[in-house]
Amino acid sequence: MSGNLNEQMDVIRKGTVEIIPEEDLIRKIEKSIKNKTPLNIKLGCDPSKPDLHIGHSVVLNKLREFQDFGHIAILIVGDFTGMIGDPSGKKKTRPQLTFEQTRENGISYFEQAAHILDKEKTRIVYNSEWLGKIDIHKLINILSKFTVQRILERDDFTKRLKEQQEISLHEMLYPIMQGYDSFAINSDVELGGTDQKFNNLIGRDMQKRFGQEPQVVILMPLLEGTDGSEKMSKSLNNYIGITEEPKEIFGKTMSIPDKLIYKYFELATRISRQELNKIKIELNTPGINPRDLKRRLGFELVKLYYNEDIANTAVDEFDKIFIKKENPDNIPEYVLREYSIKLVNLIVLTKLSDSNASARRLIEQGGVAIDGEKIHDINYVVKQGQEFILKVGKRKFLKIKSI
RNA sequence: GGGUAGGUAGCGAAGUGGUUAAACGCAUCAGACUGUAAAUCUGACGACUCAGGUCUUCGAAGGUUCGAAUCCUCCCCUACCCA
Repeated sequence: MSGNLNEQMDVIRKGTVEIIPEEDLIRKIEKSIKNKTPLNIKLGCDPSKPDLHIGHSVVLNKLREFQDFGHIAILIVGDFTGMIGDPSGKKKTRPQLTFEQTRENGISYFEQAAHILDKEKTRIVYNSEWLGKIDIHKLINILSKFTVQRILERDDFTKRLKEQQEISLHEMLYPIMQGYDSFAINSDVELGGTDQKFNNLIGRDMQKRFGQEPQVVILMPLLEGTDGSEKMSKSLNNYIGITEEPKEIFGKTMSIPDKLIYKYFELATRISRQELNKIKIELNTPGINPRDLKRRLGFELVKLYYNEDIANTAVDEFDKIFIKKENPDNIPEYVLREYSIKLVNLIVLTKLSDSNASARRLIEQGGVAIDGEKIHDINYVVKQGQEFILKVGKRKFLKIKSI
């Protein structure tokens, strides 16, 4: 255990939306320091196979801060619900997972999360371990401690009820099951995004009902994606994945709207409070180019998931392509075996575009260049023996060699 | 079981017999500009193309018609109401 109460609270408070209730957290930390016993910090994980992105990292970073003070992270894979599936979900198809799949996904989650978390202080558990053992008597016993009114308080239930959309019975059990997880692992603190408030509070209730000291609920903001408005998610394709290529992480970071710069610094990087303050001041200083702060942000993110050298390379590469408009250093090569080929076909062949029509469109719109010369002729033919750099769109480069 | 409203391109949403490959918005892509893949503006946005056209698409299958996303039949699916 390390860090006194004030140090711990100071770090933990950073970036949170709500700590419910803060007094309990103080009490728990005091007790933990006194008894030299770590707290159990719970985080629920998606049982389907998520590619973790920096939206997920918000909560994981917070978890890491707890670990750095010596506390234990407990990742709960919701495999029980994953194996039941969710046939009623009309929009999101949630396929039923097999036992093996849930284990694989759990491991995948853990491996990805290990980019952020301290492996030594992380436990991964599957909620089927206890939920699978609950028989109907036990279930009824659990359910009897909650009321329909209480469950219907959840925002989306209230809304759907009002809009006369269906709510299937088992959906109402999800908060209950999640809450029971807290009891099962004796959770001291549960982390989650603000959208998890209701579910996490049920965990508190559950523990109280079963005579356990209730967990503290810590809510983190939801991070908007690169589009600047919607919550970051893979399905909206506005995400920055933590296992993506350095240049992708950097490039995507450069594409976020300026207004999100500070939020990303605060929630997605691990820079200190003092640095954060400096950044805030710089952002409000007229004459400062936000691009440079964004560049710094991209650098920090790549450094976090790779290392400083790679981060520097990513920055240089970006400058080269977008500011100096030069070609990048490492361009993949493609060896052309045809005697001659229409440029349109070459673009499709090399998968730089999915159809002839769109390749043609790109040429027409001036998005294709050979050795820096824009090609406008749709019928342009590449002949054998030519060697050149093909640029398609803003950032697809390919070195074409023919033999 | 009965009734009602629906199922249209990645999403949302128009369109109720004929220049409709299908308005519009979002997303996406390209161009210009810039301070970056920000913002803004412009354009493109089913596929194939010998560039003249051709082919496939409006839940599925049949049918009516010179002609259907649009009319008819049957089937599948979704939501709500009544029982």
